[in-house]
Amino acid sequence: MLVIDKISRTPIYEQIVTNIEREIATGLMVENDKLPSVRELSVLLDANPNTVQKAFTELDRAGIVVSSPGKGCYVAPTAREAIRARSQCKLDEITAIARDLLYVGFTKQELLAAIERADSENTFKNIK
Amino acid sequence: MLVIDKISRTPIYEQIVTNIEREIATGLMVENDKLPSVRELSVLLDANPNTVQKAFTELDRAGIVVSSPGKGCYVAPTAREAIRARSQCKLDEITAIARDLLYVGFTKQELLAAIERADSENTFKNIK
Amino acid sequence: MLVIDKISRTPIYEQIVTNIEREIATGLMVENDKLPSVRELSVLLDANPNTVQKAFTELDRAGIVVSSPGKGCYVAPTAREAIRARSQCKLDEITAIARDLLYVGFTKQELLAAIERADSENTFKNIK
Amino acid sequence: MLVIDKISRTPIYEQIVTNIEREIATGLMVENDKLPSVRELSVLLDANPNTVQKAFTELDRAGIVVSSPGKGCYVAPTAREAIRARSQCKLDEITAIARDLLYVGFTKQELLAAIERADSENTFKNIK
DNA sequence: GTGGTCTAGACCACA
DNA sequence: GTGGTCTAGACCACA
Repeated sequence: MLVIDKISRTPIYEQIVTNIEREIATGLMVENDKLPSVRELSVLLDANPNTVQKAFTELDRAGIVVSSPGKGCYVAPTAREAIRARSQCKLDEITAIARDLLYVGFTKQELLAAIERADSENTFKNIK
Repeated sequence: MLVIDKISRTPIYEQIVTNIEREIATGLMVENDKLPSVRELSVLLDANPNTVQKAFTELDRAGIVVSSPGKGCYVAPTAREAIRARSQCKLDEITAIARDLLYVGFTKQELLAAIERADSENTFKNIK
Repeated sequence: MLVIDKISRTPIYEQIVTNIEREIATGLMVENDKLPSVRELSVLLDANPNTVQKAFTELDRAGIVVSSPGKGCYVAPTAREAIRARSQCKLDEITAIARDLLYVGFTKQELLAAIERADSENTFKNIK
Repeated sequence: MLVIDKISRTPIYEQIVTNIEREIATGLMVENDKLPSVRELSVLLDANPNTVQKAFTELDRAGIVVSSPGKGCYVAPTAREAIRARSQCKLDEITAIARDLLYVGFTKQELLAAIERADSENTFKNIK
């Protein structure tokens, strides 16, 4: 289910975070579900355990999972809200990029079309 | 005119590129205009000369400026098309981020609003 | 009676130790009382037997209980003094944390208030 | 100035964080001051660069420093408030420990004395 | 030079 | 078994 692009410029640990956020956001994982262990996931993704650990630490800090040493990592009760909060800044990022593009001669219509494109690809639309 | 945010997470050299693209896109600089020298700009922006050089190299590579060694850097005849081409991938970036946000529960309306926000801030609207 | 918070950052085995200390300190258990068996307690608390065993070993080592192999665990005659001795270092911990907080700009009043808060929540006040 | 206890149970990276918080809280470092580089500090403390890096990342995330790749780490404008916010939970910790100690037979006076002890050791009292 | 990421592999406390 | 910390050392983009 988790797909990692090792060549991508976005760090692997961040890709892992995003992937797990998706699993939760789309309802594939729900509150109190146990995440795979650091070691399992590192084998699964062929990534270093430290890298996976870093992703888990990030998720924990953000309140998306709770991890208890010796037990494992679980989807936090507050996961969905935490995910939404964490994503807020991505909205600002869109605004910033859009501003640049408008400066450079793109039309608002072209930008709105970019959003529409994302929306039409969104296969989980009906789940939410 | 050029504004650099040293704290921003987007690299300074990229901010310089974007700034110069804007100058050209908005008509403040036109074909064959001479850019400030690397040394001048590095003083003006209080930036490392290497950083400014990197921005110039990028602009040259993209066909936005032509630099003749020993003489300086000039706005290329093809600048405006080159800028538009270079910006194309930013559009894709918007689509990618939008897709993530939709996954996570944001609505299309919220994303469209982010574009509108950028548009309403766009003070150069009438120039283009 | 024993309450374990599985999410808490303080290790479960330590929570068990503290709980039993409380039982003894508040007089709910007295000298020579028999503790539940490791197996019983692990079922009761839904905790790993190893974890319960670790708590018992700690209590034994501290002289709070005496365990006779094959028979079980009993509140030691010296339990109350042993508990007090074991707790001494927690006092030092408070001093250490307090020092950090004072460094960082908290006032003595705020720290004293934290103690008062604990005192006012202390439902066993009259028992002791 | 920075003192690390390698044997202590509190992680080295956390000790580094606390040390830097102190430097800022006591006014030894002020807004926009440059922190030593990761490499410098790792040599100075005889700790691994990764460990120092982890401390810096934590400080950055908490809004206590801002780090820009290639430039260095600087005391953030919001540092002092961020430090205070981050310390809030330590106050709760004091309350929790105090509660345990009261259960076990310590008196409120003994706990208040622990605070007084910290206060009398606080050599920076007059700076703040 | 700077910080950021990643791998490889060890060791620890905890369950 | 689990997660958490740490070391050693590589490589990268950026300034």
